[in-house]
Amino acid sequence: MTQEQVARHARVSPATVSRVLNNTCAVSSGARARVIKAVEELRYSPNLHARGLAGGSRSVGVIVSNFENPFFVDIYKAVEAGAGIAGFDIIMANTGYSPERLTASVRLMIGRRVAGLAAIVSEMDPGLIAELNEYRIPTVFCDVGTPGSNIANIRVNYRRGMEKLIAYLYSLGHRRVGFVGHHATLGPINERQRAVLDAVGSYSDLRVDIAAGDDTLEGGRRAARVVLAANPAITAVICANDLMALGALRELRDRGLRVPHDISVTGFDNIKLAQFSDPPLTSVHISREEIGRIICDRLFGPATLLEREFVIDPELVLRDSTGPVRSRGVKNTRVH
Amino acid sequence: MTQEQVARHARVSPATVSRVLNNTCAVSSGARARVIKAVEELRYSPNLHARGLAGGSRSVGVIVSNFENPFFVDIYKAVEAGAGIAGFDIIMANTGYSPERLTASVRLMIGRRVAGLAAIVSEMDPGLIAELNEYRIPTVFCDVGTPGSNIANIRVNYRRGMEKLIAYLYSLGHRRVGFVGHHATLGPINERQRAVLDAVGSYSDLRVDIAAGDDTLEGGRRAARVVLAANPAITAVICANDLMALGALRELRDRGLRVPHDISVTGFDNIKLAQFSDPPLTSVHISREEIGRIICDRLFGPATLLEREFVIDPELVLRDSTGPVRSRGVKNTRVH
DNA sequence: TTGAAAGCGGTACCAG
DNA sequence: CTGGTACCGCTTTCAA
Repeated sequence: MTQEQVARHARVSPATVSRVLNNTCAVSSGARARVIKAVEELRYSPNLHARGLAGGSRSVGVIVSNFENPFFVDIYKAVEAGAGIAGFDIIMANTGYSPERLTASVRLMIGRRVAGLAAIVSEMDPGLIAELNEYRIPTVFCDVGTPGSNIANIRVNYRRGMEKLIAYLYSLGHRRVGFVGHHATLGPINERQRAVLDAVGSYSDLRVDIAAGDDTLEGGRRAARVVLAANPAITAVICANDLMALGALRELRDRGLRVPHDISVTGFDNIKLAQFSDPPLTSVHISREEIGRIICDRLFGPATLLEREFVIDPELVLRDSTGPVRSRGVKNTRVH
Repeated sequence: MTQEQVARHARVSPATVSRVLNNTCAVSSGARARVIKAVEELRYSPNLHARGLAGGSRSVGVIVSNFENPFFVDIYKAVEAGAGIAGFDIIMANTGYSPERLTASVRLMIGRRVAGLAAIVSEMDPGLIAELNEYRIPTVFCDVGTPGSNIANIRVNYRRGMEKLIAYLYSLGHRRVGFVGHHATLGPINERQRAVLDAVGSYSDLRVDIAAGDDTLEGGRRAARVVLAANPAITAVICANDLMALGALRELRDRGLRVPHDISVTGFDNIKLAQFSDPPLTSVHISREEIGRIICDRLFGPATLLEREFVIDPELVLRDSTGPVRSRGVKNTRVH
């Protein structure tokens, strides 16, 4: 079913069909009506490849690291909503933290000639930035970007967030903590882990043990197991994000450790699930709404705000998974 | 950057560039090398719109009802993996259970001339099937499809799953239960709720109260609140899926009810999270791997298996969120 | 207000 | 093995 067939059916020229479909310039109401009727009758659906070729596509790309983590889904949904009202459609890609897949996804987006691109990823491939600058596609990175002529970057101030978290734990008496991070954080970009190390470093009597796993429930559980094996004396487990914290929680429960009575646990991101776990997770809120808003502004708004960096300041959220340190002896008096 | 420019740079014709890029027929190694070099130097990225127009696109569409529910994400990932090895890329869409958005998404896919389509949705718009048949796009529906000349349908046997679940609860002594369903199930398609009603109907002394909410954690929590308000005497809460069950769990905890001691809770789908909640959820396993496999077979495999229905039989998974009914009196003796 | 026609950037067939 | 060329289906001037 092509535009031409519709045109013939409506006794007009293809150009007129195009005009009606795009609401561009004036078309006599008679012709318009005939076209609309023809479109319905023939169930005509314009070929978007052709449209994209001739016009220029009204779609933007969104690339995330891990769709299994609700944090990314939240951002995706925020962009989706913005795209909807701006009349864009979204092309989504998931990299699974693989730099190769990131590069492949970016290429795919470039190939589709997207009008804009948002990459909410932790991994990065050097050279990608250059490629993006080459194609002059308005882009918003999160964390891993370097502002460029047409590239904006959203930087989450993990450092600040971790400082708040560590200060809080320190005030509760914790002096030996474990960190459950991403495997991805073993690479060059590992902001969260570095933030923890730096924050811990500012307390002379605070020490941290580190383990890493995948960004999944299982990964969190396994990393918790590792960090506990390395040092059974830790009184708190700091997790790189909430999803992994949920996994850690499970590991602790299986070992008969009560949270926060015997050991404290913290998440990061403050996804919805953090409120629904038992106990609800103390976490650090990163506003997905704000990230989504920034992305939408830049991708769908007037092309004015170029080359800049946005900083997001995370907020500590206290819930029930953290508590004061108790002496080890007390632990054995528990009823359950 | 166009093919022609690359051709000029490599001192060959555009046709040869195309041949090199698609590995079609033979090209002298000299020319090939020059083309590859030119592509690299110019950072050439073929315009996929043009390619899709001239050739035919190698992409398939995947439409799901709710990306916030890991159930759908699991299926998406299964298809993503299959698409990767088959050399297809995926165009994803999320409907949020809106029939209008489903129609819009399908149109979008048709417009992109996808090679195949998988719609894992609970909502449906009559006429959509006809439209799909019109365009002869190989399609796989889940639940809501009607097998047609090029449409396959995967039917999850909710009835069987709910029967097992109800039989199990009945055997534990439950006689008054609540059902927490989707709002979406209030529409014409509400398999899970019907399955519950039918299963309950086969026991003369079993009664069920019903409430519905969104397919979210909050929705589950709210629906649980409603169903408990309607009948505080229920001894079990059957949830339409695990995500909602997690929400229900939270509501019960807030009320000081212990699961399963005071009240039992069941989920459905058996998503990963069901194993990580406290207590882990008794659920009914629906294999996303199997659904993903069927989709991949049909969309990426040889186009042989047409117009058929696949039935998935769910399996009961017992965990700790269900237990025998205790007399109401006992409830007050709880320590905590 | 409408139609004709020139691209948009590839693919694929055909001749050389 | 390679270049020329006719489309693919739509948008967008440019005239009429």
